Amino acid sequence: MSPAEIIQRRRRKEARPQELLDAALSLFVEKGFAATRAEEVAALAGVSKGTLYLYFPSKEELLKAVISHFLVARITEGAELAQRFEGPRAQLLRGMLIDWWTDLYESPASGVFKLVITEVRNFPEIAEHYAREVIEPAHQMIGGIITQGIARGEFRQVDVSTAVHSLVLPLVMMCLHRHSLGACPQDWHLDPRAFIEQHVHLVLDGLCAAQGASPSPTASPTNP
Amino acid sequence: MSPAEIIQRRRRKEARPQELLDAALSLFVEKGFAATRAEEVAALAGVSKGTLYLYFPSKEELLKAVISHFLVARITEGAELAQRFEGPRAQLLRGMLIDWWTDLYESPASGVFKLVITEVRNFPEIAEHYAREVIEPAHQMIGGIITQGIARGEFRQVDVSTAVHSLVLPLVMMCLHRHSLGACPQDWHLDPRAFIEQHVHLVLDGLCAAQGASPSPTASPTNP
Amino acid sequence: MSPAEIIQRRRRKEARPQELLDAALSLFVEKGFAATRAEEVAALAGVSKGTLYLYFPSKEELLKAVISHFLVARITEGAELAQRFEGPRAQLLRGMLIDWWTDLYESPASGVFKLVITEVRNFPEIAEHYAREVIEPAHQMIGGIITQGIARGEFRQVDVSTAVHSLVLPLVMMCLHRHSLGACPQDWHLDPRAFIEQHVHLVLDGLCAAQGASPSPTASPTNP
Amino acid sequence: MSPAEIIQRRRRKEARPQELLDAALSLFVEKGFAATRAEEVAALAGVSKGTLYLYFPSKEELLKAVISHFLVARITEGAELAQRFEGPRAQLLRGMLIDWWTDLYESPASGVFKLVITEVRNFPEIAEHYAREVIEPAHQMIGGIITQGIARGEFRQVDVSTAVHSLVLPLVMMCLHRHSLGACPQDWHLDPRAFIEQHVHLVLDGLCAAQGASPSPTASPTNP
DNA sequence: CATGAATGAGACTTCATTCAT
DNA sequence: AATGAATGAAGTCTCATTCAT
Repeated sequence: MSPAEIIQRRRRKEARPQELLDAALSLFVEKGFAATRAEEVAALAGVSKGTLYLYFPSKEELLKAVISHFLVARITEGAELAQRFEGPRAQLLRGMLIDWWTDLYESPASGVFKLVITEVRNFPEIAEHYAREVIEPAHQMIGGIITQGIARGEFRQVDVSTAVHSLVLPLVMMCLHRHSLGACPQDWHLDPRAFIEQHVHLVLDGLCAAQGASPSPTASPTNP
Repeated sequence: MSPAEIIQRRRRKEARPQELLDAALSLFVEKGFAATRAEEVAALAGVSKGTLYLYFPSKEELLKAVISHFLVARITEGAELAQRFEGPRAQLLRGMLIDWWTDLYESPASGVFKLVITEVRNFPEIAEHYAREVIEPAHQMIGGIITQGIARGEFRQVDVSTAVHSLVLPLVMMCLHRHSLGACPQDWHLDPRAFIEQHVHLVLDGLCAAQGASPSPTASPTNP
Repeated sequence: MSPAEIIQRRRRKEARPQELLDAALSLFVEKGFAATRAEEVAALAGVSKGTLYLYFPSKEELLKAVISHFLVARITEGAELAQRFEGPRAQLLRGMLIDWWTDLYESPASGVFKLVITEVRNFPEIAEHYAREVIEPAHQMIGGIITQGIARGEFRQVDVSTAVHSLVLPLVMMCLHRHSLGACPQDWHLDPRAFIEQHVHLVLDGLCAAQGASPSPTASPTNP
Repeated sequence: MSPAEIIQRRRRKEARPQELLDAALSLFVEKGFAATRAEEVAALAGVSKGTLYLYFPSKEELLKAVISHFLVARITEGAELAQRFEGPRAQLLRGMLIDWWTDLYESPASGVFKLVITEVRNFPEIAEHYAREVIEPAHQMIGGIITQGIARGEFRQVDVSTAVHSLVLPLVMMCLHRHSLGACPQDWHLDPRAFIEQHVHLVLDGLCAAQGASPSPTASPTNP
């Protein structure tokens, strides 16, 4: 047996879980967990049905592994990036939300949002994990930047949590859209990067505006 | 059979499709289409398995009927409401997005967003219908108000489509959240109405601000 | 719909569980539980795979039902028979073990012994049920007769439990044999009724013999 | 590789088949052939799945080897023992059935009875082999002793074949019991050696009794 | 010789749908 | 119109067996 062959074999064996996770992510996001057959996942990963079960004890465990796997690394990476930047908070926010998020949007990992939305109620263990490992740190990261901006006088004294959601939720929606309507042929394909940029600027305008120019919040046409 | 019973029976018979649609919406949103059994829908509607098939030719047609049914009426109702209001566009926007949307958020119809996100890729006919009957008119309605506001000098000259998305996508996300993580016990239950109000104000601040005070959009920490 | 058809349909539905139990007993005894496919059972009962699962929640539950079902009625029936008989205990024993047991031997119920022997260790719940519902009452019944016989002076003062086993175990073995080697073509088909009669007489001879004529139990050729 | 290691390895290699047979006997008897996985057998023998197939071409052949292997040596050994003994036939019988059988009962080989009962109908080749190599010689051996005893005037003129069965079948049942109900925790653990002794004495009492004291065989309570 | 990764036929079980009542 | 027993295609998972190392 040649060393090359050993390496070849060993590399395949070690690469299997990742290949299966990639295949599973792709199919679960496209068709949903229940509508994806285990054999399809195996086939997309280039192995047989049985091999899938050598690496994951059940389809459900595969789902949990997929959800655990793809976002965590990106989140910590983003948090480190934020830590290192010293300039104005508005500029940092723009960097995080535009560059870092655009990367995420374009990677398969963006499908995890759809997967979580779709499957949490069927697999409640997912909720806790996702809240702790993804939402919590991401919220801390963005919220921390805004809090710093307020402290430095860059931003108005807004409700931090709301501001985080206003900034981030449209971006999450973009990810969901990418893997639902956005994947349908007749879609009007809006440019994600352009939208992200403009959205971030629009909300930052709201954050930075020195004088709260908006009218009183209580008046409304249907509730006079 | 007394006349009262005849009326009772006739009324039930006429109400059947609605009861089945309600039951189907509830279960499809909670568990997903594929993971919901036809018999469960029938049971929740208080009829037997066979009866479901008297009113809908298949589970898939039931899904399509659910998606068609719940949002259309609300959209046209909202559009009429908007048409009648004469005051400032900012005030109208607030009214639409706060009162009208909060109603929607709290009704079971809000689950349709999750259903569409989840199922479009498996049933492409849904995409076309949803785009034409829901997204299009809703976007027209909000976009029209913003365009009027710009024309009247109330709003800055922003990209209308982006502004619509920035306003609406977080609200859609709230609906998705309500039927996914928000339905899990360990969730941190943020107050939807409060968030909606603050979000709309924040973005309107960005829209109304006379001078674009935000820094140059090209500088970013990771893309110097 | 004709009344006859209703009855026909209703009768079939009510008869299903029994038909399935009969089929399952036959196949489980012949091939063993693990080697019998659920679909075979259904086919032998004249229904489809799915129908089996309308009546039994799993193959394992079907096994338990089979074991519970077939012996209990016979045991109580035998106990009643014994209760009613007034004559000599030796004659009663002969009646029970020859007539009643020959019936059992020739019925499919005799297969349950093989099934229990084979499957108790895989399904421990079976053990308790079988011990309580079958062994216990049957042992009581035979043991009671012998005890009475000793009290009346018909039998020698032997160990009752051993006598019960000496009488009954060969008969159980006959049942096992019938469904194992006895079912193989090359078997030497000994006549079960003849053997049962002679065996019962032989052991009764041991029981009745007025004087213990057998040599001392401690001497043996390999253990001097 | 040191000479010691070579010897060690060679010894292991030669011992493999026996180790695999031991492991297979143990598991097949406990769980049944169909419910035992080949890998379990290998693991219990301390080798890998693949190694099993170096020594036995299939799981089925392993079963046949197990059944062939364990009883034959004991039978011939017993037959030789019987040949050498010169004393009274009753004493010889007691020796054979008590000492020799108790040994067998306590060894793993006793499980073969269960295995045969369980599997003959699925693997008919087993029947012929078992009848020729086990039943036939054992029956000859015990039957021969009884025939000699009758010839010598030690025993009454009974049906030899029945007497053999009456003596032996309870002992076989004891072996079956040991590996089925007897292995369940809630069992009433009767003492096998005590039972065997008493049973042999009881039946020998029937054999030796000078006068057939038992009542006429035709009268029975249910068949008057 | 020995290993254990890989395969794929096959078993159990579910569930959308039909149809006799 | 309503029911629910019956069906059988299809999906998940197991495991005997092979073969490259």
